[in-house]
Amino acid sequence: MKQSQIFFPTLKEVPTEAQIPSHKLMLRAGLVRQLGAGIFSYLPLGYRIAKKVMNIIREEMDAIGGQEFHLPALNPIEIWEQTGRVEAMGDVLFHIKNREGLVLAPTHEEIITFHARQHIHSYRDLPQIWYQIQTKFRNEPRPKSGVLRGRQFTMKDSYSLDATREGLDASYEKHASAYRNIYSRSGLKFFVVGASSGAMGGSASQEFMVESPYGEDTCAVCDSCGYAANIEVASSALSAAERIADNNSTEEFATPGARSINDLINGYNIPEERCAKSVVYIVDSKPVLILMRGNDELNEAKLQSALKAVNLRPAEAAELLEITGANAGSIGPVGLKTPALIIADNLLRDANGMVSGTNRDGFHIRNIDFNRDFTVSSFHDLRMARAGEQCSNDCGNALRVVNAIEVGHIFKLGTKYSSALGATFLDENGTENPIIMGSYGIGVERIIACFIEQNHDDKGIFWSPAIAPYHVHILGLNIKKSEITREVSEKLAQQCAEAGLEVLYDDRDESPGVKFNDADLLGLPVQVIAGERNIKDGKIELKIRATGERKTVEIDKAIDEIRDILRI
RNA sequence: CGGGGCGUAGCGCAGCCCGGUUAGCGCGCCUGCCUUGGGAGCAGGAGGUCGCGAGUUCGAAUCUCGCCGCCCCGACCA
Repeated sequence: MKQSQIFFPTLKEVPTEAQIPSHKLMLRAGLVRQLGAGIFSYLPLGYRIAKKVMNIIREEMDAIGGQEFHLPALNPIEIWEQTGRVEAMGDVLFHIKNREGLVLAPTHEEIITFHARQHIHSYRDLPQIWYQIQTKFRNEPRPKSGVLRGRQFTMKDSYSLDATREGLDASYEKHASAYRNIYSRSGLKFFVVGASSGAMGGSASQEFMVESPYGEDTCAVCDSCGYAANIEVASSALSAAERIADNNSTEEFATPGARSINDLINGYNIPEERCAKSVVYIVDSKPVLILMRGNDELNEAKLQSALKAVNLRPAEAAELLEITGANAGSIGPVGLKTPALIIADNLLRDANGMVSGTNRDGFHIRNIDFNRDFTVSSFHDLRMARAGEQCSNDCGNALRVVNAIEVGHIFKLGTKYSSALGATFLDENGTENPIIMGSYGIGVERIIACFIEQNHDDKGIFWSPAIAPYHVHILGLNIKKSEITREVSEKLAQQCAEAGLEVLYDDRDESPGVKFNDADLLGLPVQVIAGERNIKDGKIELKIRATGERKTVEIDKAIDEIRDILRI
């Protein structure tokens, strides 16, 4: 393809709206243009990349028996009402204004289930894997970070339909493996985390994550053994507070002005591990006092799952006083004004010699024995794992806590949607059962943006051959003046094409500097620099974009050399 | 939805406080000359509802009010 003939508007300056590298480079390299907040047009080169990513996804989905659908974006609202998701999605769901009863599909569980209900009636019809690669609409309250969080985006969604739990497990595993292939083939460095099952009510769920400072999720990762978990469920290897020999009876002491654990540590010379921090939450309308060791931070997601709670929030100041008899800073498990459920972090199991508030402002109490002085109704892992703590897999490595971008999510749904919509089948015994479903998503734009985040420098992108818009960039230098350069460039372009390589040939009447910079910006894997001074010696220069490595080779050997570099 | 910032040529910005020539600058664009291995040079030129609407004023890019849009932080994110 001749560059002079394609629409490829590069930008020397960065539009102000772009903040993160992928967004800046996608705009500068002429891949996308923004139409509104969270709304992007794909320009020809950007769309070529998207199509390559979608094709990788398609191949891997087909390989596990997936069947591609094309589903409507316009959905009757009734079906969404039947599953309760009009309310659940709230403002995120786009409603059509001038046509009653239509919404824009933010995902397609309902529609898939609808078709399953129409036609799947027997266990003999199962299993099925149905997928689509299409535009989804979500009225994000705050679109951000370029294409990473948009109001309209492309998603591969697949749904597994199974007759048995074992069948679901198998479908889920197929997806897990397909997803690994998809990200690996795309060239992404990723990791997989177990996710909290959240409000969807399903069972297992895993997220495919890409580490990035711009990610909205936080994960703990171990570089040694590969452990990775969403911070909501991450744990680390810390030993519990050991019992100490002195086990005197409890004793109040005055701690004027001490309101934090650090005040106790610094002002009263109490070791951090002998401090028990108390926090009070209102969990499903009931007060719960939670004890954490030292300065450990309570992890609300863990609390929620430990108590199987629906709603929880920290108690307000007035409630604290009402429940405990004291204000924040002097609260503790002993001598509560009102009885409350008391739970504690695992690290405090059997602890003694502990210091905590005594529910009287300005006083604390020492020598608390968790087995003697009050009743802990249960112990749980409730603490937020921290960077630097040891990996809980016994590998001895320090955990890192990183931000990450979710590029995929696989989820065992169960029968939520099939039950709600009456999608049932008859099993071998003639018994009617709801179809057991799984749901599996991949954000296409996120793969592209994450790839750029991981593969760029200050000059531009470097694509992997698998998703590059073209494989080879031939830069014909001064071809207007140098007939021989033009001839060699064109011949090479033709030979590349004949060899099955996708070529972009920069035949523009631009100065070499402009071509070099545009080529580095777009970042095709291999640049062929055709300049007269090498061509006179029968040679041509190749540059590998990612490494900057250059080699001068015989013109005749260029194609082989390029194929070798690309390994295709 | 709360807080902050911004909106002037295709892009990046100045001008606005303190109202007053013909609204500037850089890049890009067009024409010509020249140049050609890392975003050249010279000369000439085109391009503007100063986000929109009201108001104040002899006079508004500039002051006031309302609205819209975009970006960032927070809340939210099946």
